[in-house]
Amino acid sequence: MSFTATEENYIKTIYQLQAYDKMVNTNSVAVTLNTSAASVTDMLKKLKLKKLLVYEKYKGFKLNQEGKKAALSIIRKHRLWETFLVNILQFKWDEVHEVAEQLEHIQSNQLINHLDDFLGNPKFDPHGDPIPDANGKMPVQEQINLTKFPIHTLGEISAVGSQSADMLALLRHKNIELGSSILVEQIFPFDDSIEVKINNKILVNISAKLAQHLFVKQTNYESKQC
Amino acid sequence: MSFTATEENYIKTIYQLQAYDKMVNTNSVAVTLNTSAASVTDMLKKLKLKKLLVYEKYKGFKLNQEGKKAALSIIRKHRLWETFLVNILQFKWDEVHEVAEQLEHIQSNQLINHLDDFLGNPKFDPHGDPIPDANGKMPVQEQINLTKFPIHTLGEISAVGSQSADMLALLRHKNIELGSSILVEQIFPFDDSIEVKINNKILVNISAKLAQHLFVKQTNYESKQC
DNA sequence: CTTATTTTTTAGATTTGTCTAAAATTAATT
DNA sequence: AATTAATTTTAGACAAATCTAAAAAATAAG
Repeated sequence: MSFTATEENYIKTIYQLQAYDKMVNTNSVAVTLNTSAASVTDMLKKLKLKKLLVYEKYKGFKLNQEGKKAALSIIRKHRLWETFLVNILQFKWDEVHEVAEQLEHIQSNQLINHLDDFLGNPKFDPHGDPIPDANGKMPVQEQINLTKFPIHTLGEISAVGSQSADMLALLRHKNIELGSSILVEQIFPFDDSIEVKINNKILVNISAKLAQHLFVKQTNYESKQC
Repeated sequence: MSFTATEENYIKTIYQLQAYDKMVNTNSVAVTLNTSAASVTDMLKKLKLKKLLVYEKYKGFKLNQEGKKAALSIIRKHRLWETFLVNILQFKWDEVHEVAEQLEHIQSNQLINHLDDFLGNPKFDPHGDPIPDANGKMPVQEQINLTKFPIHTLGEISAVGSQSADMLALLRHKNIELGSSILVEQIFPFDDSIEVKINNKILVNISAKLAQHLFVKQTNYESKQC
């Protein structure tokens, strides 16, 4: 079964919004896709007809097995392309999203599997997000990007996603190194900066840009979405 | 200025049909794109409105400077992607077209220029067709694929596009080698096979598949389309 | 437990690209 | 030159994806 680019965008958005298996509401999809609630309702009818989701009028909806499978295939493509753009074509992290949004809609299993092999079957994309395999299986995420790390949870720095001298200087200044324990105390929505406690002692503020390059390993935390 | 995928397909088709600067007719575009003449007329109005072509009702049409520039940009993308698919992702020559038709519509100058650099700024794609540079300049085509070589014209074998043992065995059997002179005597539309005279002596029949892998250098033959 | 508010759905319209069938124009043939 | 044939364009319709505005249902508030 194949889908239009628009259908795929809805499928991906619903998947991300339902997380485990929460019911999703019309408005949140409309806001995410920057469209009207009416358009979302129209598409829901279409996706229900294609048996991709559980949906009852006025009662919310969520993807079924078939829908999740479709979503994982799209996410796989998106993350493999992002990896290609950053690792091979030297894009910066913040430049890849728009292009990957286009590339993820190219229809060809052969293409995506060859790309996967060429990239060395990566398990995580440059943002640290797990890449589903050809069967839709997500690798267990041992480390997670600091921007997605839950608040008030103890973790430890497990990787830094850049080797730039400027970044390492900044980390040294903040007394952060591989293995440092980290605890998110507060998130400031204004600039997405994060206040964390390092090694259970010093409080430091981490900018959104820096946080994007830090990965944290957490204990007792199961991977989301299967 | 940017275009929809459909517009781009029309632009590319018209460019290929007008060759140097011949007038193109509605029906040939309809046949090439496998659509109706009425649809072509509709699109012509649209492209005229966008000032991409010279067009008078019932009198034929052709791309103007602006239209040709757009066409070359699409062809550049198509041929770079084909090069990527064959050289990097190990696609076979006959598997790339459909995927490249999709990839050529991705909108990002940064992407295509990075891809060009990554591939080493190739001048010709795996089919031997010239790749326009970022300014739309076509490299002069010294060699041309045998399938595109004019009939009753003397040339010489300048390259073979595959190193497969099976192919080299076949070439040896037919007494064809680099530097052999070649003259196309006849083309059989039924299976696209070609009858050629090698070294002005033996007549041999060359299958469409074999012809695709043979490149011929021609004297006194200017590159098409500028 | 009604009334007000928010959310969701329907109804009707619009745009893009397509189609078929009929009309208009050009080209070919007697 | 007049008629036939082929090509091209118009007219009207349709499907996909979208919108605005109004109606229907669910939720919240008094």
